[in-house]
Amino acid sequence: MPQDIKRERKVPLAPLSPCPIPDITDDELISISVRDLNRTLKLRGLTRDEIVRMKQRRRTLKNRGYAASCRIKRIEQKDELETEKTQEWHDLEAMQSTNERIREDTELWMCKYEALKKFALANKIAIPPELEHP
Amino acid sequence: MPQDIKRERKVPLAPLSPCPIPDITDDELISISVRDLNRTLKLRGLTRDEIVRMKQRRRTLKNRGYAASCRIKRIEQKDELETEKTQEWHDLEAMQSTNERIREDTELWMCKYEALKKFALANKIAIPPELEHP
DNA sequence: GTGATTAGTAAGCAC
DNA sequence: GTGCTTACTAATCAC
Repeated sequence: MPQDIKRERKVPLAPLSPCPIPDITDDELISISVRDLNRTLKLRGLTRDEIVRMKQRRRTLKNRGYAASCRIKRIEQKDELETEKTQEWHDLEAMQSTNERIREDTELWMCKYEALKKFALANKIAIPPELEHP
Repeated sequence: MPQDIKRERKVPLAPLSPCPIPDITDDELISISVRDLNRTLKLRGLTRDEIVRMKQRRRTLKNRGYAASCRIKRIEQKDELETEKTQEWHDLEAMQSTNERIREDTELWMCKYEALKKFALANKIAIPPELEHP
């Protein structure tokens, strides 16, 4: 799935509705405050229609950014999930090891107990019942 | 995040390039084979331009479907990841319990062993060193 | 109005 | 040509 590649745009974006103020870049258009934008538009004597177009252009440019961060967020969340899954898998493996170790410990103490009992039996030493089956 | 809601389209889709053959539904247009489509178009004597428009309409409708299944696939994969994570979490909890149980087992055998040793000491029974520190 | 999300469109790529 | 994926647009929702 070699689909995680950033796709290059070989055909330029269809120009938005033509920008009535050529000396305002798109970056400026989205960063400027509504207040300042309105002042600038009035100052240049744009028609109502041109103003509407500028507002729409601003909205579209902003939407473009929102969509991009939405996509980024999505893949970040996916990465996060996968990382957590891997971590839990490691945790599981570690606990499996611990488990094995404790199991061996049990075995060890049981053997020691049995050895003592065997010794008692061999030497005919009676063990109190409550010590035999605790 | 109440954003998992199917969004309703209140504004109808902008009509694609007008369909020169009104009696072919969109569903038919995407299901029909290329071969049959070409035959039909020729039969009706469509102009080259109309044929291109029909082909494009078909492509667009298909793309609409592809995009939908792509989105569905994406959320399915996400659900899958989350399910697996939950499962691993349960596994981890289960192993934690097992762990605890085995730990108690170890404790039990150790106590039994110590009890025997204490009994030996109380009754002045000498234990061979190899049984004392195995 | 802003930011996020969704369905749809077009372009790109792999087959 | 088909199917999938991506960037983008417009619509919609919540705030």
